[in-house]
Amino acid sequence: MGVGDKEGRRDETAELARRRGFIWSAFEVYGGAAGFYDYGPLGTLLKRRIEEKWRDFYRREGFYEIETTTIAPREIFESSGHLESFTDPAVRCKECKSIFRVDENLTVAVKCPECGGGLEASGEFHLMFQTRIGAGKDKGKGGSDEEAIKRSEGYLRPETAQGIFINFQRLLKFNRDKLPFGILQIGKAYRNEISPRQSLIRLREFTLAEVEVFVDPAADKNNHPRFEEVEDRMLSLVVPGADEAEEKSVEDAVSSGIIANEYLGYHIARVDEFLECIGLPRARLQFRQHQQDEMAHYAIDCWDAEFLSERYRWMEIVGIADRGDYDLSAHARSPNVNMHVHTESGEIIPHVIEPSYGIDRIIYALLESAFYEEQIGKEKRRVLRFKREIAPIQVAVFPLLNRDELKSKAVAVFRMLRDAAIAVEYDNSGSIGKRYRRQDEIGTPHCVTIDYETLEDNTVTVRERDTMNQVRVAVPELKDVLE
RNA sequence: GCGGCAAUAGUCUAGCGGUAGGACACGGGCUUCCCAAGCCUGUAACCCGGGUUCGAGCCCCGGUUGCCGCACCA
Repeated sequence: MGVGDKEGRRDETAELARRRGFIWSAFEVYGGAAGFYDYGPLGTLLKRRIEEKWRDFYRREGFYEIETTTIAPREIFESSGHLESFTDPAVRCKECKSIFRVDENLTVAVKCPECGGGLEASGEFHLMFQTRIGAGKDKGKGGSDEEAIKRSEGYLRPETAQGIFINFQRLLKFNRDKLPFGILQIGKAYRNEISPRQSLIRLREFTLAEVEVFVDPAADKNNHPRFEEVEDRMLSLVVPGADEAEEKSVEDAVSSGIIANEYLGYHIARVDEFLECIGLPRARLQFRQHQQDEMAHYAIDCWDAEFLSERYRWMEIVGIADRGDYDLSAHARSPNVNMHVHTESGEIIPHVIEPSYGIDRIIYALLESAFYEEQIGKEKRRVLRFKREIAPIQVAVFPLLNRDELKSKAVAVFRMLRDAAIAVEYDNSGSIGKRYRRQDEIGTPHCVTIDYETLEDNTVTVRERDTMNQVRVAVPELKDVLE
């Protein structure tokens, strides 16, 4: 935990992230727009490192990554159910201005349930961004103007998953008609949130990293070949109605029916493992099961990995859903769409297990949990304690003093490391202490300092971020020590 | 979307209806043999658009963004 009151610390994290080039709100010079953030140089490095870790993590599951479009024609979202569940007509009360979705229980004819005032139409909730594909009218295909306009409607994807589902048959062929198999996708998704707030927590444009695992419900769901690798892993689980998390092994949770099946349990455990491996403190993680009425239109069992933020309390960073055959069946209802797989037990529609990571929220969680303030003498030391592998800058190189003979040696060491593809910075400005502090603030795990002894015996000091300890290392061994 | 509050250098802030000031950060220089020391010096700001006024950073209106509450979060 950091030193100081929470109020102070909250602002410090966001302020540091902005000032040091991690993230800032988009379009600043034009006054900004809520729900959009840009990643600066260090934020982009951090994000790439997490994405690479993620790719590597799921590569080891034997999954392949694909990249599909971010815009899709209306039809896709009609089939997927998003159009219906994302864009309800809305009404607004003339008196109290409350907004309601129109459903069976509430039409324009009735009074405001809050205050009894009259209701007026208020457009629609378009949680999906709409756009037009092509010139608009398409009379060649016949039909009315209205139908032609409808055909030209496109939407920005609200999740990356649909791009995987609609390619199912090609992906199945790629996998030589065998189940199970998994497909990854990292990319932007868009939701036109009514009221985005909370920095990276609720964005209108954000990065999802999604895994869709297609399984044979009969053969696979309770028979994951690597379940034993994770079965003893302890998870913090919160079930509907419970106030607090309960520690349970994955095996216990599955065998007692808390987690719907072994396959889902396996992937929940892997999510937990991934979050730990990028450096989120396990004490601040839990898995919360959705209530029935809280689940998305596609899910049959769903768990959120939640991170305990000091500022926002428990927040969802990953959703792990058993989507059943919802998506493939939904698309299969369209003419000419076939989502069946021939197995030994006949024609089936596979089920989908889906871990879906909110990369921006994970980055927020990492920034917040890595931020520490320490009192060093009279000075405050601010440090981002990233795990070494995800730190944007791996090492900084300094000459102890700003003198030519030290500078030229320091630059030589700097270039050597840079040529070894290590993310390295050179700094000769200000006192040595000041340079250490600058690197602490952006989470650089090691600093290398060149002094007069270096000129004699070719050794340098390597200073470690968290302990501030120094060790003497020979330059040729530097690369190995840093890695 | 609604209501309340707010908006000044990169960051944090001071400011009277009449010359925008400080601290830190940053750049240049000096000093300095390992943790934001010191000295000199430089760059840098009134969210946007209207209005009132001889004159608006300050008052009024609208917008934008942020914070808090309500609603929303498939």
